[in-house]
Amino acid sequence: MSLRISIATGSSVPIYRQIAEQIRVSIATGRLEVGDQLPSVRSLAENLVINPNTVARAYGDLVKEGTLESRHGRGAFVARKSTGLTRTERMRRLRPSLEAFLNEAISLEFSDEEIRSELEKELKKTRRGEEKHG
Amino acid sequence: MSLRISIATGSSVPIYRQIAEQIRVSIATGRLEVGDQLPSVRSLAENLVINPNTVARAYGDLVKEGTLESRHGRGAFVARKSTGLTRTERMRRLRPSLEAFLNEAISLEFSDEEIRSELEKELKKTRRGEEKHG
Amino acid sequence: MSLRISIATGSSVPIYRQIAEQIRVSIATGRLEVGDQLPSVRSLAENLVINPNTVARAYGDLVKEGTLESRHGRGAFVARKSTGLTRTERMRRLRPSLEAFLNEAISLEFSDEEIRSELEKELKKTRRGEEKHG
Amino acid sequence: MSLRISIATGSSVPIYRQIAEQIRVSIATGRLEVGDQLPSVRSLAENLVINPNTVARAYGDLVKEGTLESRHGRGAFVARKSTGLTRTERMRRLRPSLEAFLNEAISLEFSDEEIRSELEKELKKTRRGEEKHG
DNA sequence: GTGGTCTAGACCACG
DNA sequence: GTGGTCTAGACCACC
Repeated sequence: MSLRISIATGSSVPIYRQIAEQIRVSIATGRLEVGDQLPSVRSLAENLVINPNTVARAYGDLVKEGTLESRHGRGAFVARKSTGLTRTERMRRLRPSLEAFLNEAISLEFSDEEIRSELEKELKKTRRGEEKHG
Repeated sequence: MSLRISIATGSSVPIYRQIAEQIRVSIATGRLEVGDQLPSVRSLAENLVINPNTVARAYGDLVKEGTLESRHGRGAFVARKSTGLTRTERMRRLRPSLEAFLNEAISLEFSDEEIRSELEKELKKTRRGEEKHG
Repeated sequence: MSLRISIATGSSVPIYRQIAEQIRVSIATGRLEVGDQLPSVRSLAENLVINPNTVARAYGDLVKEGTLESRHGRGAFVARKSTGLTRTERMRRLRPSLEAFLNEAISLEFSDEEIRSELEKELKKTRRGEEKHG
Repeated sequence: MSLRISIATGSSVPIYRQIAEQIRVSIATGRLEVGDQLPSVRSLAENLVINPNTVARAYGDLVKEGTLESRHGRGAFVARKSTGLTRTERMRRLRPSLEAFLNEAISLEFSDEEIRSELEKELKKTRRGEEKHG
């Protein structure tokens, strides 16, 4: 099984967004490939012990943005890797989390050098997951 | 004036938290020092063109966590200098926003090089406002 | 009042999409301008005699795509005109409705010249709405 | 072979309707003539790599509306030539898909000129397949 | 079996 | 008052 989703019930970020984001990352890092089938709405909902509507919402959002393709009666599939957004738009979407991260780092009194080094460590850790798919 | 607060109305993070966070940053970076008085709830609310309740909520949270001290009838004052956390604790607190940032960047298909470069740009922009207290 | 939304309950296109699309068109044609406030979720739901969740879904989609900006506790506002999509992506999204239209026209035995003329008529009618805002 | 059907698996319009619509178009444009036999449900399903039930549903709908005639044990045949609708009725039927197309185009910020040019391109592409029966 | 939509109603957070 | 999320359950369409 190449998709493993975990939800943090305590988090302030809504469950459906957690799911969508983890699927997006799985695709961007290659753990999920174009054409791969996703677990059915109901089965994933059962696994995560949440309401099917919540999973459906996540899938629906990904379908709307073109990341997934849903074939009625058959299931949901990875449609493509690319986002279809302009560079400006991608930037605009990245900004909030970048600012949040930097604000947090600075208020925690991390130096520029420490921030860079933490970023590199996390980057290496994240990219490492791209190699093992299958 | 040593306090400069800006609010992003479009952001998903609530205004009262943006204010509280920026006050924390100002203290952590030395722009605000122990004993400094903060603007009154009403004047700050007027400046930012927001509801006084919102400012009051931010101040209240900071008082509750011990960052500010409220002297009845006189105003709010900076109570302590820094977070005083162990390095591992500071790391633990930083992790979530770093991961959120990286996940967002990767799912938006930014390359490692782009991520570094955006971080540097934002870092420069953020640090620029802190030159007053060395 | 510069926003008038009508829903076709018999249509196969879901209500929340009808609402979102009408708002998008209102913005693209200038009937709604950047900064304009939209009716509250609850009031619009009451007017249309549908469930508030359905309106919320439409607004939420528009917020996610960056068309609207929602200020918590204050309401929803028009955020911008531009879509932020690449030309390729805009093309990709246009194709289905163009193909559907042409298939329909051809199966109804309209000639090329008739198709062009009908398009021009409808185009004129639609663009005419752009002049009266306010 | 005078019937060529292609299905768009990603489309929101169900496969059985895509098939039915394309058969209608083939008849309206003369590619299929009264009395022509259609491929068997099984063979068409095999060609398109879909469920035979789906093809059966499409044929069934066309039989019900009188476009096809099903001769038990022998197959399905084209039953009549054209729609036989008045001009206003044909117009009335065309309107919805034209409006949907224009709304989509406008909300995607295509200019009038772009809309015309895309229509021409698609028109040329669509008509190209019809040369066999002049 | 699959996904898609809608309702009703609850609860939370923000201002 | 505002919007945001989630649940429960219903109904539909497709395959």
